[in-house]
Amino acid sequence: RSVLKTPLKQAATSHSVLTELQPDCQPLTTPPKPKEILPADPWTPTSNLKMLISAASPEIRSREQRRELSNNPSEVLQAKHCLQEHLSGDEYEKSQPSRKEKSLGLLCHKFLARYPDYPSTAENNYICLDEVAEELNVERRRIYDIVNVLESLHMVSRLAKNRYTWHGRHNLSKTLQALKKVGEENKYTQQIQMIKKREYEHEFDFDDERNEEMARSFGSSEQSEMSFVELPGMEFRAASVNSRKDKSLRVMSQKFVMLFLVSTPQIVSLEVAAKILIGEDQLEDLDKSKFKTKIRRLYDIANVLSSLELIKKVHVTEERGRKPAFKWTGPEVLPNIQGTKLETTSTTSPPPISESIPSKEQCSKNLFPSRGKQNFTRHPSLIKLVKSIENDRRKIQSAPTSPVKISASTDQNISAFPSKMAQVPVIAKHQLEGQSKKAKEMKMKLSRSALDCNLSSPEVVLKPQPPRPAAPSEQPAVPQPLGVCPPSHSPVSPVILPQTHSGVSYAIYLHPSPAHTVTTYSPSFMLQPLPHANLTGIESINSKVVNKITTEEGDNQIATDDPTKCLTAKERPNTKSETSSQRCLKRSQALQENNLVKRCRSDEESLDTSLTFFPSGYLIPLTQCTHGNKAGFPDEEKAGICSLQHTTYSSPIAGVIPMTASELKAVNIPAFHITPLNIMLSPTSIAAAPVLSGSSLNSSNTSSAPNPSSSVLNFTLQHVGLIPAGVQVPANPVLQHVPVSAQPENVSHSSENVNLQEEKVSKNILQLPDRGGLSGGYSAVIP
DNA sequence: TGATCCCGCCAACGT
DNA sequence: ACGTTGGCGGGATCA
Repeated sequence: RSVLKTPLKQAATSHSVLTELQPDCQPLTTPPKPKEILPADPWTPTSNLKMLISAASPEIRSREQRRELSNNPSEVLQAKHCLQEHLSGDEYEKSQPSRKEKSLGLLCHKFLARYPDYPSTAENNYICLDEVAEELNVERRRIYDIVNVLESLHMVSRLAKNRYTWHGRHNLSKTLQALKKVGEENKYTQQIQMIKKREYEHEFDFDDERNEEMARSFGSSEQSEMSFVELPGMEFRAASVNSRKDKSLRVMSQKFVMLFLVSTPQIVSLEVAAKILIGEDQLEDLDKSKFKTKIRRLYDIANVLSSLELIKKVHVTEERGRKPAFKWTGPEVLPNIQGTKLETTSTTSPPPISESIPSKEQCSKNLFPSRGKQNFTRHPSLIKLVKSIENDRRKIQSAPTSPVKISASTDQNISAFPSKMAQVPVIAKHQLEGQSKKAKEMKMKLSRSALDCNLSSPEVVLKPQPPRPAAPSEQPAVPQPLGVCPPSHSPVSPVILPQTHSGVSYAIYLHPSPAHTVTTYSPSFMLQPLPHANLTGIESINSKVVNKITTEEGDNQIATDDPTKCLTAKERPNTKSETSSQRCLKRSQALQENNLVKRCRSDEESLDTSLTFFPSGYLIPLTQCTHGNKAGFPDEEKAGICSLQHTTYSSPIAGVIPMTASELKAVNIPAFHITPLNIMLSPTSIAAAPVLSGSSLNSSNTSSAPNPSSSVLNFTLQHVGLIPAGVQVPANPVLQHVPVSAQPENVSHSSENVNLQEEKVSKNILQLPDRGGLSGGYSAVIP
């Protein structure tokens, strides 16, 4: 044990290197412990090698590291060859224990490398913290950091004392949905806007006033404290094991993720996140130290999320300067029916307490529902008490639904869903949907694709956006589970899809100003013609503030929030005179002809965006399988599709990847980018459009078939390091069913792999769809 | 410098 | 009493 605790110093052994190299791919279980005692020491060159290896993973970080390594390649090489001899090589020691090598992000990569994204049920994926810590040569403390955030995503769950169960990404989509939902319930979107607004308003008057205001607002908004969001099937056992102290990291991590999921340009600055998170707990004193601490934690979380490729670091440049921020690069989370169904299902079986309630409960416990301000002194004990009570209550409620806590079943449950779903009365679902807001269908979303910007800053684009590893692999996983888990336990997903979004079919629009999306937070999709005075005001305000988003590495500006810049050439003229809302209206009207409805959104960040839509036909609209209020699928079919649910994001990849820059060019995309005017096409039109029809498009979009053979895909992924070498991503049958899908990120990524430097065009293009844009990009359109 | 964030003390818990 | 978890924030690094 002592060893465990102080793993740090050891002499490096050569073989350790080897082990590191390969083992990564290996699925967990019991990793090789050959190296009984300290393997490589972090400081030695060996570490460099490791890093190199790890570099395979598509990440900024890795790149950076690579660079570093490159600096003293000789050393590395030497190390390679001669390592064994000079174990303790003092010389090397100093070489670089560089901080980066010890970074949480890197560590997390190593950690993740040990386990498959989609573990099969069969293998018992348990994680022994001690072992991991030892093997990775880190203090256990660090492992906790990683595990805690993974836990927040339900990628792992605590089994017992020193032990966790690895679930991989099986539960990810559900978790994200749940988080999104909770985030919506918490009005995070609004909070974010409020903060931004305030920031802008009083730039300087620090503290008190502002804080109080905030506090007030939060309190008034009835900001409920919510604690850990659990997935139905899964958490209980963990809960029992865990002390109820799930306090910070886990919860903070979830909240952080929620912020991304609810904000439109899925970009969240640390500052804002910290404020919201702080505000939430206790509005009390936003003293600086607290804020600072919060930020520190957020960095920790962000590092892990980055390793998971759920977010990526960017910079938002404002007048004031650059602010660190992160952009969501994870799968788009659609409110999904599946979730609804599932939930419904679960609800259904047991005595229906109240439909939504149970789920809600499960998702989050609301503590202190609306207490105005808390007293400054927080009584942890009370809080805890409350929480525990809530927790218990929740358990009870959920109990019937998710009777089993069997570990194994957990992951798999998901897969089980489909069958269940099928069984579930469709009706319920419809009802739900209908309630939601079907009536008003119109919503329009601006995509925040940064077309223009992209052009300006090509580099960014190239950046590898790691293709969603998850997606591809996910599907494969699905099948497995089915067999395994008894439907009975299937944890139904707690998530309820909010009615909030019910889009039926989506069209992707690109608009010139990349960064901004104007979003109005309106649950209902109706087009709201200016309902919000705020909106206008905000816009104006924002307009002042220019934001640029930059990728970390290059400082390349990825996108500019400042609409002005982007629009300048193009829409600028109109902008000032017309309010965005007005514009929306106009457009909407126009659209209506097409039967398109849109929902205007005001973006927190900047708003003026004119809405320019660009049918990204090539990129495609994705249909969401589930959604549809109107989706025409037969229930069964839906269910089936949904089962793939996670698929939502997966499908796109396949389709996209294949495209090459040249193809894109061929497509005439260029014309698009430039287009100053907003173009909006109905899906139909798109299809018709020659451009779109372009070979590339067709092939790619049509997701399924033609594209890159699965082999290619696998190859690519493997290369990129997204998936272990051995793993194959089967062509996804599902995809074919899926009408259309586009995943921006993937695109870019693929492009990178495929052809390298055609970028200008490709980059731009690729970027369009960008993940951030994705969610934002799609707008619901009605046929 | 400011942005990052490693490190590990030490308290809260569990057993 | 000891081990496990993990909040927390000083202060080292990095850019």
